[in-house]
Amino acid sequence: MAVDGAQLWTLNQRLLSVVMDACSTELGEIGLETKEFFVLAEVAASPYPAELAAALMIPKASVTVYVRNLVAKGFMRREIDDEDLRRHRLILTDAGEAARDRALSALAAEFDRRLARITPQDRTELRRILLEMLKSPQ
Amino acid sequence: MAVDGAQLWTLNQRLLSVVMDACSTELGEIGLETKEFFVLAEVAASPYPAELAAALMIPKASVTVYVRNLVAKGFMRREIDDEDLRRHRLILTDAGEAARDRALSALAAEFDRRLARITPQDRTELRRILLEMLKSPQ
DNA sequence: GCCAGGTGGTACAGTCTTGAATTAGTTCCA
DNA sequence: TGGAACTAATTCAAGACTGTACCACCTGGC
Repeated sequence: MAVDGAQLWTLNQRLLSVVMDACSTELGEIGLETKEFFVLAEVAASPYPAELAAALMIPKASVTVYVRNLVAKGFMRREIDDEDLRRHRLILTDAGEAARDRALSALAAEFDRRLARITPQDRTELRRILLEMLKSPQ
Repeated sequence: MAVDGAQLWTLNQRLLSVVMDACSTELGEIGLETKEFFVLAEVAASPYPAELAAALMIPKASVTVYVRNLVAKGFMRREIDDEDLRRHRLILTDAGEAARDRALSALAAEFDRRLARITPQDRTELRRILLEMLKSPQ
């Protein structure tokens, strides 16, 4: 059977929508908007606004907004970077780490609820396939 | 090896972003915004605004806007539904079908460029896994 | 040191999105 | 037939998003 790229793409798209949608209530209770969550979850790996924008593929101006909100909520703070005085190093507060972990758990739980339908081998398989497809075009 | 749901979710998320981003230029040449494309691609299966909103999980008000744009661009038209005079049946024009097919091809090409890195068996596998995970929670 | 060209982050204004209210049509029951 | 309750689609105003312009700072060459 031929596997159509567009069809797979649509399937995948829909899966993510459904999962995100199922979690949005819980995220709200934690005090996070969806977009803010992405930023919060990525900060540890990409601690500067410009890096966040690149990693999450969102405009720099949007990062400014989300970071402002997250700072206002007490989830992170800005510090001047010693290496480069233009940069703002973003640092998670304890509350921020807690919120991130709770949100990630909620998300993982929902995704796991779906992953649970497939075998452990399939999960490993899926991970391998996605990683392969994510590599930058050679 | 344990496979973490949150991690898989993030991988998947990123893959879709990358693919969509890679295609947005081409979509622009066809004359489609990203969001409009989703509507255009779904119209054949869900020919009423309310159905589109449900299928694509976007607000009805947004569907109204995208449909208005697509109509203005000559890609579809509205007709009163004979069965229920409240409903607007959406019909693709020839230009609309052509645009949809071109856009789907572009998207499939980009996705395929990545699918090509994995074996045909893996593709079938991926499709099966995604379908399983997409089923409504029992 | 000084300048030119470049990058990091933000502000603002215009655009896009969408919840709530609205209008139109349907259904059903008395 | 009349009206209450419902659904389809739209409008509109408020809020979210982001392209552009901007300022601060960095880097390299002179």
